[in-house]
Amino acid sequence: MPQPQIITESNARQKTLQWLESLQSNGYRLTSSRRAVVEVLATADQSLTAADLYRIGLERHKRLGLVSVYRTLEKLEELGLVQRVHRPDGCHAYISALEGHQHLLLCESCGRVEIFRGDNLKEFSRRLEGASGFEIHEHWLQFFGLCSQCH
Amino acid sequence: MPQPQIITESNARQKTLQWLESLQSNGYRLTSSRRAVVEVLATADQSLTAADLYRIGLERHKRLGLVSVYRTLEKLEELGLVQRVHRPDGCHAYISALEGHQHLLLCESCGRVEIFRGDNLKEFSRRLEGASGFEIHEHWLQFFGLCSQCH
DNA sequence: AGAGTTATTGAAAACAGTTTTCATTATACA
DNA sequence: TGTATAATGAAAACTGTTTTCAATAACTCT
Repeated sequence: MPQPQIITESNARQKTLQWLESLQSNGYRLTSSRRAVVEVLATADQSLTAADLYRIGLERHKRLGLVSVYRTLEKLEELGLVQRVHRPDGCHAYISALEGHQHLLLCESCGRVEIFRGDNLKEFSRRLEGASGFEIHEHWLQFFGLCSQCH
Repeated sequence: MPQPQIITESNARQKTLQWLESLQSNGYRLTSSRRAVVEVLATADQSLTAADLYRIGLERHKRLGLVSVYRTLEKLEELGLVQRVHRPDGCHAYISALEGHQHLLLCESCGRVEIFRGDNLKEFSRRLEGASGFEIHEHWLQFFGLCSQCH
């Protein structure tokens, strides 16, 4: 088992631009609502719910509607830029999908998310396939606890 | 990384009785509604939603109400007998919580669940705590795919 | 730049899943 | 068996999400 390696957000502004470009190059128009949602989520280091995004997004675009938040999230998810996070309470939150892979460390108190590498589940997954007869497509590895600022 | 080891359900009827006893010894009354929910969920090898349990439970107790399903699940969860499962689609399903530990293998098609042991995440978790500054409380390891009957 | 096309928007309504309310019923205990 | 009260189910209320639809704003073509 290799050493865990925390992945830090390098440049949030760059990510914002990438997402907007990606929306545009896929035929979607760039609107104030989409900009607001993208800017908030791409620069967040916490998982955010649709309601969170609406509340925060209103500060950037005061006519933002909750419906547009949902519709923007739908597109970002479809483009693979955003992924859903299932918190222990079961509620839907979103984070940027840096990696195809979902190895997450979530703060139970503030929702802060760290993404990391460093397990070795590929091999284990193959063995599990043999033992179970399943054809395994994906896995989730998520850790929950309190971040340094919350405890 | 040790060999994965599938945990099979040994005796579903025994589990049913244990759950009913546990409810009773915690001051809850044994009613037809609770019996129906417990019997269905304790003998299931799939994750079931509240609506599933209501539909199937009606066959055992034709006056069952959906509300009682929710209330029974609440109690079973509180007693640690049942745990929620988060499917990729985000919807809430329930399975019996054999282990304190949630190492699951879920079929994306039929919802069948296998529980297994055999990772070695304790050590990894400790290293991750050091690298991240988090105080880690729990982890989820879930694999998704198609079971042998579905592919 | 201006006009036209049409994707996108937000308000309201609809919808699905879950919880609360409350009068009635059924369980456990004396 | 009778009694106190926990538990029930129908209906209403609520929350989160999606759909509908007329108005608006973004891109395209000239």
